[in-house]
Amino acid sequence: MGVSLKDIAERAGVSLATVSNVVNGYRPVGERTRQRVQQAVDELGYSPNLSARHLRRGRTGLIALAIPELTNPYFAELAEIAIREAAGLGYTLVMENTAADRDAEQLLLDGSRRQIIDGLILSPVRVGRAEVLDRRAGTPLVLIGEGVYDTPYDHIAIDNVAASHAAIRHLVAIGRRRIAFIGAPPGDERQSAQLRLRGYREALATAGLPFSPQLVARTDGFDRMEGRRAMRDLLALDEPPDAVFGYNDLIAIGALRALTEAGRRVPEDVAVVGIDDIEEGRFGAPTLTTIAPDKEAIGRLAVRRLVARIESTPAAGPLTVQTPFQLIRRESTAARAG
Amino acid sequence: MGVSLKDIAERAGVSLATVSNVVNGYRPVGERTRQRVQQAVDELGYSPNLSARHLRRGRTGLIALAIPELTNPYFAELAEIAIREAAGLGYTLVMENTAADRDAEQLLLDGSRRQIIDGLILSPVRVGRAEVLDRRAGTPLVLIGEGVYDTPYDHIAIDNVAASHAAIRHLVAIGRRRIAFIGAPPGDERQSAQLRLRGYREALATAGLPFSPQLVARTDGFDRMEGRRAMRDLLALDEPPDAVFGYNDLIAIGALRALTEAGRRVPEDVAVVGIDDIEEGRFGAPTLTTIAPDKEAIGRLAVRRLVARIESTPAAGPLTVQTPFQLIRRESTAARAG
DNA sequence: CCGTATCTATATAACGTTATAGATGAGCGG
DNA sequence: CCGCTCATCTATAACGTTATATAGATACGG
Repeated sequence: MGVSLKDIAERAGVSLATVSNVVNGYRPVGERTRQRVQQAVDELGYSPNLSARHLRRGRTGLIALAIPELTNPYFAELAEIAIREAAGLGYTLVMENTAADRDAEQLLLDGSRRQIIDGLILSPVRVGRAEVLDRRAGTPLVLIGEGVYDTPYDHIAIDNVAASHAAIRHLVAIGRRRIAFIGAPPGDERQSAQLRLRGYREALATAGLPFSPQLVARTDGFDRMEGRRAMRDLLALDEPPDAVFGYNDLIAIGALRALTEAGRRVPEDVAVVGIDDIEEGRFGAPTLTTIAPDKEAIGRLAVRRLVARIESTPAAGPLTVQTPFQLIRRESTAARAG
Repeated sequence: MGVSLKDIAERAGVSLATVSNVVNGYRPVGERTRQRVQQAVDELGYSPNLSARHLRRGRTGLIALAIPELTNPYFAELAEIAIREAAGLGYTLVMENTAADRDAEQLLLDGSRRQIIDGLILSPVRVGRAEVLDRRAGTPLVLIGEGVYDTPYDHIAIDNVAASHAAIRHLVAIGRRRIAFIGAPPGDERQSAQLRLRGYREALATAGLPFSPQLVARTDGFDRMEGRRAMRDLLALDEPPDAVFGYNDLIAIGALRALTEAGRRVPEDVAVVGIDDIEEGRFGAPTLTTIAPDKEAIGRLAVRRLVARIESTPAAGPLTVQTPFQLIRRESTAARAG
């Protein structure tokens, strides 16, 4: 179908190998022949067949970014960054949607895509350290976002515990005393949720506030719907909270909606904080205070580490990076109504 | 690196071709040998090298979905559907982000990815009928969403004009008279915006309402930020509108925010309608009335048409499908405050 | 018991690329 | 004029798969 090296070689009157060298620049080629070849390439409109190239080279030039949900704006924003970075490094990024499903994550770890991708960036939700440790596939792997530490793989995430501390400190500073947490996981999965919950408890202790199990709302999933449901439950308590810290912005936005529906004022009656700094939070009523991870750093670093692993055989030891974050104050925790 | 057909063949004591036939099932293989081969496959953990397969077959098994912005939830939701459908048909979907850039769209049309994908689903923004008509690449193409009609390619979209009619009819029905439109494109690109604007004008005429150019706000982009900016401009008019129809939900959400900031009540002072039915609109304050396209139909149909084009040489004529839509009434246009 | 149809299984040639080893010719000191 | 180096270029063998043509059995009617 397409124009191949052979066509160019015939047109320019040289060998296949020479054309290949002109195209790739591996070995020096004489100036006269180079020009002749280049002209033929331009005239016939040649572009290399990637399947053939990759068959020969043993690489495909594709990397995968596996995330639990594409419709969570946090991941969409992250993906946009990663796609850009990958393109800059000569790779094409394929999105995989695990839908937060254990089997889907396990399959990816074990290399269901092995033959098509050179490496994988995974944001695990259901699989933990054990599954990561005894995975079969040899493809390079970079983990992002969750707290799967002490594995032989690079890992990039914010310091979940510290992020929680910052959020709770802020709520305490504006005078809140009954602070709830929404987004405790039902089982022992979703390590980042465990860590954020831990940070929440530690920060309460530091502030000299009591920990009340009633104020920890479990959710089945981490979306707006569950945030709303959990907030309704909290409002039904005898002593409802005067502040809420959500596992992420989507949960927090769901909570905001429940508060609006119940006629509570935010932040006067209840203050709300989330994590992720998705754009949506800047446009709601009220706007949402949040912990903003450095998405640019996470996305770019993950891709760069993965590509480094793919391209260098003498791999360095596993790297664990904690990316910076920032508290962004908005209306949902304004000291006085804004 | 990986296990190849040859390894299996040696282990099972048969030829390469036989293993291939067991794996693919093209030609019948005796029961005894089939089992022996299958066992070897299982023991060694064989999976075919896709680069080699695709080199031989001339296909890659990848299709691309090119959209203007991944961070627009509408496209994220659409992508999720398309990924699922593609996987079901044995294809892997690669996301391309055109960032609403003319060059990026043009390159994709002309086959910058030609060697890596079997087909392309494009949501064009900047390129029009002319560019689509004289594209170079022979890869199958399916267009979605925009109004690029009368091309030799399949095209799937909602009836933009009719969707506008429905929105305006609704606003008129709840008693609005000064209805603004936000999201007119600056130049002549973004055909869907032109069509939605046309529907707006036609519907005004049908309702016997005057068309006022002042009430048509141009935007540079179609996101929340621009929606807010445009709404501020409209509020500065001598006679501000009593209703706003946004090109999409993001624009409408930006407008809602501007109204909140300006202290206007929605829907009492100004009613707001969008298009897309993104989940965000169901959780804002107020919730957003919108025209809901059938995303499931668009995503699945686009993938199915593309795969049909890829797999069948005797292609049928180009198909233009208008997918159904539905008006969803929420608080932003409630007759009485909700 | 032989030709012939019917199954199975095999050998082999592509697909388009790149890496390796080798061929060619010019330039040059001896 | 020979042998040597250096700079170019080429022939060829992979990479792992599938499609085509063919060879070896087995069964069957005559």
